[in-house]
Amino acid sequence: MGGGIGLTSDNALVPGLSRAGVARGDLVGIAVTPDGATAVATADSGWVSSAAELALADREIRPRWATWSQESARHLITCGVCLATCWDVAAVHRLLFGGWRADPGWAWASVRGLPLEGVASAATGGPAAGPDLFDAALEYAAAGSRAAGAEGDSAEPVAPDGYLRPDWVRGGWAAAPARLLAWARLARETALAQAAALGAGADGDLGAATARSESTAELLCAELSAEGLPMDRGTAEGVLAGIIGPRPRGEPEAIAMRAARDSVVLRHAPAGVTADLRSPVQVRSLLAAAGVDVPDTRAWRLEEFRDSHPLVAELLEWRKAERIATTYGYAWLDEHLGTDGRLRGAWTGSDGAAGRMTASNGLHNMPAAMRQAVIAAPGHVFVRADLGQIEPRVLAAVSGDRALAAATQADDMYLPVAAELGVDRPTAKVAMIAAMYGQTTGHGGQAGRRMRAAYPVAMTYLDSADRSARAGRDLRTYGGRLVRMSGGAVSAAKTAARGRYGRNALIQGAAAEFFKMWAVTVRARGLPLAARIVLCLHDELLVHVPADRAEEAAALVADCLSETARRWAPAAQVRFIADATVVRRWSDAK
DNA sequence: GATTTCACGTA
DNA sequence: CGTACGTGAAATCC
Repeated sequence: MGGGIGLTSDNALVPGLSRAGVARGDLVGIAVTPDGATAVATADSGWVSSAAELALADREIRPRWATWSQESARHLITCGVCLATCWDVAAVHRLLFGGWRADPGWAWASVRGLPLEGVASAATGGPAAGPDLFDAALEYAAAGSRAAGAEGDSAEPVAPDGYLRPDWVRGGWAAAPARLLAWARLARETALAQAAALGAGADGDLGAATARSESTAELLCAELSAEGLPMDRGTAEGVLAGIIGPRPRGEPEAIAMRAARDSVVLRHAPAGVTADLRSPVQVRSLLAAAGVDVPDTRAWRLEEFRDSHPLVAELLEWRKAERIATTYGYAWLDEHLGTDGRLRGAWTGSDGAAGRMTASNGLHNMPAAMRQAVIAAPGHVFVRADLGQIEPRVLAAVSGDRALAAATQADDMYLPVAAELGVDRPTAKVAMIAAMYGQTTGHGGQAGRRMRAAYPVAMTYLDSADRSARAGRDLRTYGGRLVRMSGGAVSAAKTAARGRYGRNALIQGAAAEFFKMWAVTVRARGLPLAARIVLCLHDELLVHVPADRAEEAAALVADCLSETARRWAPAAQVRFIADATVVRRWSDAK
């Protein structure tokens, strides 16, 4: 580090990077302000540049941009710039160290091996740090050099004790060009330290490959958040009308319609008995008065009483409608469906536990009925592709079980498994799932014992995860994600739950890593087709593409799966499959 | 007012 | 046939 530092904003970035000897894939740190001012740091030089120039350098050279978090991509997208790849310090931090906190001060201290008690508390206490951080940055920018001058020795981001200075982490990095550049340089330095911590970090190493795909998944998440899911408002309102009635014209009418829906259920109540259907306690009393005695009122428990009293059936129907009305009703459409026909929510690249992607505003748990309103824009179609039997296939790969890998050659791998176990297909499937996720009832029976004999390597892998988790030992997924299990002794009842959590985390987590590698491959290869991923659903991709490129895009999704399988598990002879269909509306698939 | 519980949608 | 998540309303805590 060190050396000549240029601060001229008119320095052309592409020639600059070329002079610095930066080649494709080399790590270049960047820091981006909300308005798109971008500092760029190579090993021995740095500039402040614009988003547009960064886009040009991305196309011409394509370094791997080291960023602190998804926030950089969000700022660049508002300037119309999408980067090809990155190294996301927050994403790689979560991979390396687990947990959920990943702000710069925390990630820096973690990779430097500093005691974490010494890290200043996050500016706002979590991932919601976004908006407040922007505000802080803007305040600093407005204050100009006053901030740097008044704080004297805080001109450097790293304090003498080795931690990042809290004023920098809180937004001081955006106060002046020199600070922005130092922040970019530090992003690069942190990324390099993370790469070293991953081990060799050489190409071909799965840990590094996972770090890269988890990083680029953050770019995808920023794009998903900004671009949204195509949804036809008229169709969506039609679906709602069929379930909860037309849009009420005012609050009195809304209350009346609600009361009307309630009365359909309550007219089956015994004479003189009433209840607030939204209160589980009152519903339980109501059911008791009708002769239905249940410990709680969950749907699966009420299901067996559906025919014993008309009240139960009506209540279950009411619950469905009430769910739509409260969570996915007209208010939901008004709030999250833009005038451009896009449904938007915030996307995160990895949740706290196994590293799945998450989305807010109901994008991940939209009722199936609403899928018919997810309609491609004029002249466009969707390629909907979902991974088939992804979890048992992942188990075969991560455990290295040759016998199970052989079964994955079949389109339906439960058929050879069933033949091997000498049971029917449904029994084989239950035995497999019970093995992967642990069972609470019985001990698996004959099929379970035969699983153990037929696939000992896979079963040993799962047993080992279970044992470690119960003992409170941390786990690592196949791709290297740390799953934290530490935290004191727990009751015997909770021990079994931890075992199930552990084996599930290793399967679900590895599947999530595989899925993200597939998704970012589709994102990259789909660019020439103008194919855009608009939804990720754990094992399913929805790709929005011009209609005349549909078949190419469908073939590309399949090609990307083969490519991902080769990179992700080159030695395991495991076959991964995906079903891809071209549709105009989401509900038309499968 | 903030946190927990119940319930239910998705995979 | 288990796990995960996000959401909203009621219940409960402080």
